[in-house]
Amino acid sequence: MAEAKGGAELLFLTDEQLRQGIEAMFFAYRGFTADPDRILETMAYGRAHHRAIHFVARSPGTTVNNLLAILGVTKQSLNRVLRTLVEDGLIESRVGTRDKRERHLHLTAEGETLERQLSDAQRARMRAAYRAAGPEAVAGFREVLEAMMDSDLRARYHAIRENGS
Amino acid sequence: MAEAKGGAELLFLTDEQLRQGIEAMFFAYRGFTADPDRILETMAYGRAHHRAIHFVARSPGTTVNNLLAILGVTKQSLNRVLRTLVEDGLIESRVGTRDKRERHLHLTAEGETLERQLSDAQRARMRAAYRAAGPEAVAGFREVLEAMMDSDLRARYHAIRENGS
DNA sequence: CTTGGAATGTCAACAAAGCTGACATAACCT
DNA sequence: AGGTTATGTCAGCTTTGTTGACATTCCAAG
Repeated sequence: MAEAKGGAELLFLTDEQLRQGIEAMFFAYRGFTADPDRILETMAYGRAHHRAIHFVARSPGTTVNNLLAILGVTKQSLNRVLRTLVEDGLIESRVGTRDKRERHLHLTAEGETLERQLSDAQRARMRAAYRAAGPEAVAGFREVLEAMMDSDLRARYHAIRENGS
Repeated sequence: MAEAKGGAELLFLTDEQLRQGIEAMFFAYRGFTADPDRILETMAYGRAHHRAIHFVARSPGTTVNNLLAILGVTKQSLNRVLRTLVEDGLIESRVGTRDKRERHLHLTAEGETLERQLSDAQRARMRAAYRAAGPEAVAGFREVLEAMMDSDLRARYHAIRENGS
């Protein structure tokens, strides 16, 4: 199968196949965010808060600047979200010891509770999809997603993975 | 390998693996929308217009109600987008012949030009990702995405596919 | 030790795109 | 004739993004 690739791919990559991939991505992303969204709308939070909580949970002690780069929003936009989370006692913002300009972000106990709730819901859907599709499909899924990322985000994605072991 | 599944999956589906899938989905979706977004921001349009244009292109003559169900937004929200597209001459809204309450949506020539531009950009990224990952990975990608959808959206996804043949 | 630039926070104003609620119109169906 | 459906529209609100301007803090280079 090593180089049956060329021919097989030319047949495979019709515009129709690509369109179906695009639509699958669109509909799947809706499912992907549906469960956390349902939980969040009962509180005063939205998807932006979820993203902040997720990546703070994932890389405890991360700086605001790092979070900005990961989320790809302006500091003003992130700050608004972060401020409410700090005020509500879900995230703690600690002044850096080495560089006191930096703020290092951590979840509080309460923040971890919400994080677990959101992430349990999202992982449950992901787990169900993985189970339904099987291990080989999952490997392919991951490969395609990674190839779809912009290279700077792919680097961040890998950096986070190394953190979380 | 038929039923090595059970054991392999239990090992596979750690929270860490699932988290990586979640993050991959997040970063990949950013890439997925990046190219059309870049094109759209030079005009007075956004991602919402892109979605409308895409699904009208995909199912010419579709009704407003059908589009509402696919996009999952309120009619007020869709109407704002659709109105600008009709005013700007990208979409034509034809009164139904059988049922005159319905409006059937079609792209104009100008609309098709923009659609092609957007969809070329998005397909190029999808094509590159597919090529990089290979045919088997693509099959897995599609399986996992489909399993991740809500069932009503999965049905719509299939309905569209039958249309486009 | 001073100063430039980096990291952060904050104010104000604005835009895109979602939402709810209310209401109008036309057309279809029973 | 009356109820339902499909669509459009007005008004107002929310979330989440944007720019621009400016203040503070503080590391690091000169």
